[in-house]
Amino acid sequence: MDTRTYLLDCAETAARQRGYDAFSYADLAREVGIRKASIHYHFPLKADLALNLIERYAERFFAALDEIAGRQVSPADHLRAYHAIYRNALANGTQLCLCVAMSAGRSSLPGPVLDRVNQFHADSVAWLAAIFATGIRDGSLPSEIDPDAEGMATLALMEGAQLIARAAEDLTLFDSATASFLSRLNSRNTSRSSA
Amino acid sequence: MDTRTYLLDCAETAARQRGYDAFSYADLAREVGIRKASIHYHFPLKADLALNLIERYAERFFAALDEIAGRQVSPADHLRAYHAIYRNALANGTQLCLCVAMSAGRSSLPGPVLDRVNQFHADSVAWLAAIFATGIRDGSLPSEIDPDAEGMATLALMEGAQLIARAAEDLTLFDSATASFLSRLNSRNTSRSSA
DNA sequence: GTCTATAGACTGATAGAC
DNA sequence: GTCTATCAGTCTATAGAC
Repeated sequence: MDTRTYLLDCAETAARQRGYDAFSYADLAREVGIRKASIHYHFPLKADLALNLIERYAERFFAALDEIAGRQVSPADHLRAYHAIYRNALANGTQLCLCVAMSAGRSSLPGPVLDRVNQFHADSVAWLAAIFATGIRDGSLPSEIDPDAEGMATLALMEGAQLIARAAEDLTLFDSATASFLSRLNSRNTSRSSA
Repeated sequence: MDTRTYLLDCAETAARQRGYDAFSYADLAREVGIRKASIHYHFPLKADLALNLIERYAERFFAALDEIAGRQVSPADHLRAYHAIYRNALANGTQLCLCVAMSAGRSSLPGPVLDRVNQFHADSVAWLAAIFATGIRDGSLPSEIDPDAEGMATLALMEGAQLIARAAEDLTLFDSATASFLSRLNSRNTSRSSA
């Protein structure tokens, strides 16, 4: 693997485990096995590294969502797959989704990176809203819910559940926090006929 | 006001706006108007300050919850008041609940402080679960929900909604994320008779 | 591309005068 | 209780040799 990619991989893990400002070029150099001055060749400023990090992550993340959206399954199954992404990203309670990690350490984030984080949120809500809208249209989800609000609520639930589970390093807290979301998906498609 | 209290007030604001490791004794000294060495007289280690911070905050927070629980109103009203606390704590999208801020910067947190944060979460879930249990008992909330899971979900939703709203410094994102939670409270007490 | 060496600023923390 | 002065350690970042 080339050094640049290796640096991004290590930096991503560090940022997700400890936060953006809690890992340094010195840490990174030690782990990758080069000197910290050499990192500046690949990423002159730490802000460059951060921007590459979130952009690479968003690309990967939304590619996964595209793959999920393309599956010929119910909207509820799409949402279950979305849930699974956040659950897996937790890595047993040791690390957060990069976007959650960066939302958390907002203050020290370079402006463009913060913008990217907010766009990540907006894109996520748009994806979720589309799924909910489909579910309402085909009758598998109740029509009184608002797709946008439900999308925002789902994103907030996942981020909050990750935060709580990681604080205690206990994956079961994530499962507990999202249990009612999942069970609401089950009850819906058996409940009502049209309204 | 005595210096110690003033220090705690300024530190709390700083931690909630920028995070625990993003404010220094130098910042604090500048704001309070004493030298940073003097802060060490009141709080020898920054860990001492952090522990006092979270303990004072938890005391205030759960006193507010006690006051809410004592009101002679419906469980749904109790939950609406709980929601209002998190909404107000956001201060228009500029700062987080201290517990959310500390969950976020977990890595650099002294052990005892992290323990206190996790206890804060557990106590919150217990309080919420009791409210949900009451609502199920009196028939105002549907009986198929699990009080503990619903409590965890509610806490996660509030924390996640705060995180997203603060990232964009936009209170309306909090409102959007919690709208379906609130509307679920409305629909319940008019829907079913016993089951 | 990677290195050594260094700059300049900042961190939490301590010693000791007043 | 607050001060001055200082310490050792960390950080991001740069200059210039190889």
